[in-house]
Amino acid sequence: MMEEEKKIRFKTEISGESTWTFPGEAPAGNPTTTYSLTDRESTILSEFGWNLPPESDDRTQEAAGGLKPFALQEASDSTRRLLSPQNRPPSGSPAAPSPENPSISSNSSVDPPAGQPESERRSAAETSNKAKKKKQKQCRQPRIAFMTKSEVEHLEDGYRWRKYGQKGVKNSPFPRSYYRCTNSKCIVKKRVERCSKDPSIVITTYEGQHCHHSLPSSRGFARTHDAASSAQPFYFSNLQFQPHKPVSQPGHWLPLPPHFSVPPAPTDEGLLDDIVLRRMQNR
DNA sequence: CGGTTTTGACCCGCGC
DNA sequence: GCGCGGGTCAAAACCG
Repeated sequence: MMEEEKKIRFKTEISGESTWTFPGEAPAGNPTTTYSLTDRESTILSEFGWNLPPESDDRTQEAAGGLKPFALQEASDSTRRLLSPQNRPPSGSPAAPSPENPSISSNSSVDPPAGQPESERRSAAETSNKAKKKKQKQCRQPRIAFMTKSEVEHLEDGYRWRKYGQKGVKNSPFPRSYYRCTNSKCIVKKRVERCSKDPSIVITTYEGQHCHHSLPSSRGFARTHDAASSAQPFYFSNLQFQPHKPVSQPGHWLPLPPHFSVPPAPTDEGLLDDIVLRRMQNR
């Protein structure tokens, strides 16, 4: 198996600013933050579920086959605000509505008043939605994205997703799919598309923070689980996630956090269970 | 029957 | 102001 096939790129996108960073490569215009993460950045990643254990495991590193490290972009003030303790819901509990997070509040936009003609309901809903949407846009959730080599687009990540849209992408033969977390209280969204230049690469973008745990078992994912079985497992180094600690050297690898991992075979359910349990213990 | 996917229509921001 | 592209909605179809 080619090492190239396991390469992963990583991107953060905050307030519209984004940079893809290749393994071991400095983001343009921000070379000083390439190889280490600040506490803030670690916080961002942990908010996306990347609570990595501090220890490194040589056996896992071997199994990973030697991925190169990737880098993170410096997070902006808006992310710090979004992820600050007062704006963060307590772990495992639903997020509280806030001006920063208007869409978390009860789904009034999808509960139009009954007894009105469709057109009236729609226009009434539209006017109220406009303000909400505007607010939502103003306080856009931080995004995090990564590229993986995979035959399947929708990679198993431990959460359940409902597809709510698909669009063609300009200058790309491949469509982009839009998913929402099926948990009604969770506002996390995910975009999945194939790289137009390299169809074997899947670009997955997460937006928002889960306000609940991932599923304790993979049993509910039979379909995506099976579909994912042909995907390449992918990994990244955990060394970048040591706050203020520069990457010492490439070559120490850990598997991706469980809910982003691709099970090697459909029959490996127990393995996944183990991983997920470990992750939940970390919470 | 309930949950998910599909898909065309619609909205909105942005660049020209 | 207009057109384009990204993102979302929602009804219908599909599926287990």
